[in-house]
Amino acid sequence: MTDTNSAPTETDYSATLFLPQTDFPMRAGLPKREPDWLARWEEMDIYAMQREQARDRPKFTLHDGPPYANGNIHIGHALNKTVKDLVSRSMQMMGYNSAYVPGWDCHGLPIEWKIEEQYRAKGLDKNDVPVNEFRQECRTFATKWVDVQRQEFKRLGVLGDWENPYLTMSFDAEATIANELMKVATSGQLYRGSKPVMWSVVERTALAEAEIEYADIESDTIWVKFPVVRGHRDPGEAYVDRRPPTADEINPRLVQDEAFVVIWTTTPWTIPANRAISYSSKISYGLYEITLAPSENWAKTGERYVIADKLATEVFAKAKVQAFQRLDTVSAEELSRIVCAHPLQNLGSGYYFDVPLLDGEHVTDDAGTGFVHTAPGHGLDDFGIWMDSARLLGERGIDTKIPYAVDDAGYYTKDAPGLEGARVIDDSGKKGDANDRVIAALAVRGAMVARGRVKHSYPHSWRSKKPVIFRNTPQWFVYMDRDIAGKAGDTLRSRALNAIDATRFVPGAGQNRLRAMIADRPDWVLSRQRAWGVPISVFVKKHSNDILVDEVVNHRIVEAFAAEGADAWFADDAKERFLQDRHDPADYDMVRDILDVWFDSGSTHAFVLENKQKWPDLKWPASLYLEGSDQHRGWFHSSLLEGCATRGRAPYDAVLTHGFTMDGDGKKMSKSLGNTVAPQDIIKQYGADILRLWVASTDYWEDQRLGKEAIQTTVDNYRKLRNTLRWLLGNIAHYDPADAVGFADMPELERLMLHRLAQARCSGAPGLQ
RNA sequence: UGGCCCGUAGGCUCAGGUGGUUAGAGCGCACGCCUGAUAAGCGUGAGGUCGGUAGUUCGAGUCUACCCGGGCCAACCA
Repeated sequence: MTDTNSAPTETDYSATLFLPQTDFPMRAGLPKREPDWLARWEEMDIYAMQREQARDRPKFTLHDGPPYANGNIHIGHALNKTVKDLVSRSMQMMGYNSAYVPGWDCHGLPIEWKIEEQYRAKGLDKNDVPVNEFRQECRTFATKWVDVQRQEFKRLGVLGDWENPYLTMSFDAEATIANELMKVATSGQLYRGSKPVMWSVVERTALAEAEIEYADIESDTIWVKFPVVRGHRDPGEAYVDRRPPTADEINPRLVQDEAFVVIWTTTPWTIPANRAISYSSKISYGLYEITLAPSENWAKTGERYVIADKLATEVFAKAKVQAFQRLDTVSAEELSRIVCAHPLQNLGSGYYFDVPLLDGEHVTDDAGTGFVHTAPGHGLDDFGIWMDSARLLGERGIDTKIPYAVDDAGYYTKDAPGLEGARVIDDSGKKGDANDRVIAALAVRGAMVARGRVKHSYPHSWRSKKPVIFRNTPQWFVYMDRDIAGKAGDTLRSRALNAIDATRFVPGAGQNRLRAMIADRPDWVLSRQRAWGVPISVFVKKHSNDILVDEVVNHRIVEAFAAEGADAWFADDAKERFLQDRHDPADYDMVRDILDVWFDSGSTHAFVLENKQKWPDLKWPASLYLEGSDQHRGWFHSSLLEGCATRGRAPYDAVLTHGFTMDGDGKKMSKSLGNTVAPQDIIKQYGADILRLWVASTDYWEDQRLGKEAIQTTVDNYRKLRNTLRWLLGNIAHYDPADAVGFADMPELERLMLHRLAQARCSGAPGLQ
């Protein structure tokens, strides 16, 4: 037997066997081949084919939440869009007309910043450029990123109406958004109120928290005494009324003791705006008497101060007091009932009001006096406690209106009587004369205890590096608790809460989360002092807060926006153009603020789902909103309020949330930590299908981890899946229908397998709905 | 600080209705088999006391409280 003659005699068994046979390759080569597949599908226009094919089916509308058109997509976008694609395609396969119209959020601060940055690089200033020129640059910028992200999303394999997406900045969208706002205004839900914001005097602009940086600064500090008084005096009465309390007054002994409550502040200029003093029921306070002090001292022998026990020694040292004694304990309960006079009372014939004491969580006895001077227009804590107490204070006959004590240029207004024209900060960012004027006025009235200087961390503008102030400003709000159209109990809040109950949440916890937010939230602040957005397109009667309600004018505005975009509002002749023949332009002010971008995105249901010309395959309300869990505060929330305010219900039937993608160790991804995973890299190295398979195999209700290991696991799984398919294909290569075996003739084992397969199919499908 | 959510194999992804004997699966790993599905396929095995503590209970991964770790939201960031 030799090699040469053995081979021909061997039987070629391979010809007698049904060996697996297929040209389905074992290796996918996804990064190379995926682009070809996508190109082919695009050429076939599969999306249009689907619409055609599903024209008569019931509609399933997954309404796309718009990503912000700013920068490349990250893993969060990839996860979100992939899950949407899985849902949308599944519903199409399950017999619905599942159209998917992607969209983008285009207005807003981050894009403004980018353009401003470019300006600064060129030595330009935003304020020197006509607003519509600036807006045009923002528009161009957004357009560019819409195109980039569109390509990235398509590369992910997401099927949708990519040639006809929605944009919050398209003219028809801007027109609808403005129209939605005017609906809110017309139904009496819009009002002008006030709110303190971070304000840069140098730049004459409001700042977002992200635009603030902290730096050390040396400030004047003062200790000021507020006399405890009877309260409820008539204007013009004595500076300090200490007549004994009458029977119906609940004023305590501190009046007869002629006591003072002492506060400490690093911002003397906020004293004119003081409306309350905050204390803490967790701190122990005492009544102290000065037994020895220099004769010319601000703090005089015989005066009695209420101070936190822990800080008394320090305060008296600052006040150059030589000796003092503790007379008594002052309880929190007693503090809650007393009232002080304002230390500037009488200045400019003003400051005749009661200064109540409020129990505040933010008060500590680490520094100061244990009492916090509270100017609701000039501090976040101050504003918070004041608003929280507003109802009770109102019942006590105290006016809870917050004064506009400082104007946009940093000057005192008439709300700071006797000090008008003094300045907090000047144009170069330096301290103005306000502090000195206040201190002098306090000293004249004997209200000063001590003064000093302190170095501390203080907010500065990111851009100018100059100090900023917290300043009360007029803003536009939507009522949460006012009856709509005069129907008792039919408020925005009650509508929204009902709508939440009527909505299906997946997972269910989202319902509680959103309900808690709606139940607690204050009125919606709609106004922003910015340039890139849809204007609050209303007119206000001069010297009043009355909003012009005129359907003809509103119609003109909508028509103009639809034709020219919202830039029409900022054109030179806009006021005359919209009011002509109807109202005297001289009688009205035009609101120059723009809308919160959340109102834009909250209105997408109006300009997308209801636009039958552009997207006939969509329906209102949406079947589903599907976003990350952060959107409880964002898009789910704003869409809910907008829908309830204008249509009485949520614009969606169901809400599905997914978690966030963490790094391989379960830590959040961030550029600064360098632990981000870019979807572009995965696609380049492994292919979009690996990313999609990872998304499909993860439990997206919760946060997911994505690291090297998770990717490798997915690659391995993909290979197994692929080989299983290859084996199946190989095995049916020789299949001849004539050989088919009837179900009844199958062996029991085979029947069991087919039964199991059918079961698996049934159990999978409902899970998607 | 507050609201909501999450925490089960020495690596990863997850099962574990109304509390009940030795807590399951896949991937990975180790060892072995096969060599006409072969940059494949098959088998066997090791590995966890369930984030921590304290309770309730005859009995808790499963209930309660507190704590620790992580996440989302609490801002004119989206």
